[in-house]
Amino acid sequence: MDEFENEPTKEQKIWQVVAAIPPGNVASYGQVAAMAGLGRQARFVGQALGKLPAGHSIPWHRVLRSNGQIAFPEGTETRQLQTEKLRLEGVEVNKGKVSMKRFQWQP
DNA sequence: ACATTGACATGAT
DNA sequence: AATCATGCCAATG
Repeated sequence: MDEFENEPTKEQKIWQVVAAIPPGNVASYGQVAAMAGLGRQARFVGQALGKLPAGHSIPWHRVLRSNGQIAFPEGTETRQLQTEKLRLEGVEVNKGKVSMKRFQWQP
């Protein structure tokens, strides 16, 4: 019954937070986790983003590691795609790394 | 119910 | 700067 009352699941919260990151800015997994009220579940953030359905409008590419590095290994298309998207938004990416000092999102 | 995995973080070496 | 080890917590097998 009330199963249809979708309470905001953790994933939904994560998506919400990620969606709130303005273009040209980035956030770390840990930051997103903390903002979604998940505490230190930085890892779960990645998992949640991995479960994103097709056709989502979530700017997952704005989420990086705490050190500004992209979470994917080199040679993967996902990483390349993320890099490109970030550059298109004006974020400088060098060797899969972003200058956090400049682009980290501060609410 | 237990073991393993994971788009991480942080501190030590 | 790079690598290793430990912590975290949920999902999955």
